[in-house]
Amino acid sequence: MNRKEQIRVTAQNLFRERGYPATSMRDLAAQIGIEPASLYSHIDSKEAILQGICFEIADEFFKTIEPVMNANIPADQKLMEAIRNHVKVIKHNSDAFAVFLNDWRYLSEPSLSEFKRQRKHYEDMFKDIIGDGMKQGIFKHMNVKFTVLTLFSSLNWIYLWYKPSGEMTPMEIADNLGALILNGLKTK
Amino acid sequence: MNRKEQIRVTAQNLFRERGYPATSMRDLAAQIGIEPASLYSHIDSKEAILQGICFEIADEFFKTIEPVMNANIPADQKLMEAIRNHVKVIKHNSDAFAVFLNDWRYLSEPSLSEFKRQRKHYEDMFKDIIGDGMKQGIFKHMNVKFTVLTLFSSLNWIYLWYKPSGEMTPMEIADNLGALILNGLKTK
DNA sequence: CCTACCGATCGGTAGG
DNA sequence: CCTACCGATCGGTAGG
Repeated sequence: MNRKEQIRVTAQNLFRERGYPATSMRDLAAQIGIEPASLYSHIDSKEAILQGICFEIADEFFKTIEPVMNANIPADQKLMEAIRNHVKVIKHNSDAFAVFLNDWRYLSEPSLSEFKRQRKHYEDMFKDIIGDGMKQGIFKHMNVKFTVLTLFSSLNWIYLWYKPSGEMTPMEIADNLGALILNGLKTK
Repeated sequence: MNRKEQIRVTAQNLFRERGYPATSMRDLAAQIGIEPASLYSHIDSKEAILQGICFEIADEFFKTIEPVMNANIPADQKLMEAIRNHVKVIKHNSDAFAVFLNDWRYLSEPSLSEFKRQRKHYEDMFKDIIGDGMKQGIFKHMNVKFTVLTLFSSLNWIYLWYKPSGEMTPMEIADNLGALILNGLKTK
């Protein structure tokens, strides 16, 4: 891992713990063990680090959902696959994902608008799956936007739940979550 | 509304929009229309405002869940009632709730530990309802902690969804959310 | 990668 | 509630 990567990884961790605005470049430099001014040999600005984190996670999500969208399978299976892939991305990048989720709003224009555009695009793919499932009679007729937001809210808190040492593996988490959303908590 | 209340309400709004660390006392004073130094005639410190917000929302949650816990009704109805009351608190305090949810980590000790203790207590009541429902055969046997976290994650994103002008009333939101969690998305 | 430093901004106080 | 101000800290640059 070269210095630039080390700055990125260390920043992900600090931003996650303290939040972007509450993390100073001096904190970051101290954690790495260099002088604050030395950071700027490797990066352009504090915000450039944030941009790198946010857009890399966005890329990861797009890469993993593409094959699922192209697969020719029923909506419920498609949704399960999309959930599994989403959880996998969170699992493999939990610090970066926390920053992506909580600190994207500190991006400035034009990055901010581009970020929102990409996020909407990703959400729209989930809307398509769920909307298709409703048309096909596989899913109940509910407000699609509401259903997708509820799904994402469940998915996006997993970074808080998931610990490498935890009781459930990422696949168990995804399967449990999918089962809960698809079949509900009640028996019968 | 006296000046102290005005400071509180304005701070809730700014903290929600920008986050606690990214909101300055100068921002707050400017929004109100007084000099920054004048704030300190009414409040002790920036953090005292945050404490007021976080603990008041915690109180609201406790007040509304108490009668539900004491009610003698089946677990699924109890859960629906708890969800309805939770959504009601969010709806009536959406700015303050956003701060409660996102900025509690900026509390310093001993407030921080006290806050975590109270939050755990509230979550434990939901665990009790769900655990009881499983024992009674009303709910499927799943990991209780996981189920409660998924439920809260769905509940806590409603402040982003809910707009006074929106398509769904708070009660419709609560009913839809409860139905989704209890019965699932799939038909049959 | 460091030393030295910049102007801007921070939360908060003294005194009226 | 204001004027005037404090020491600390911020992101970042010049120059080597």
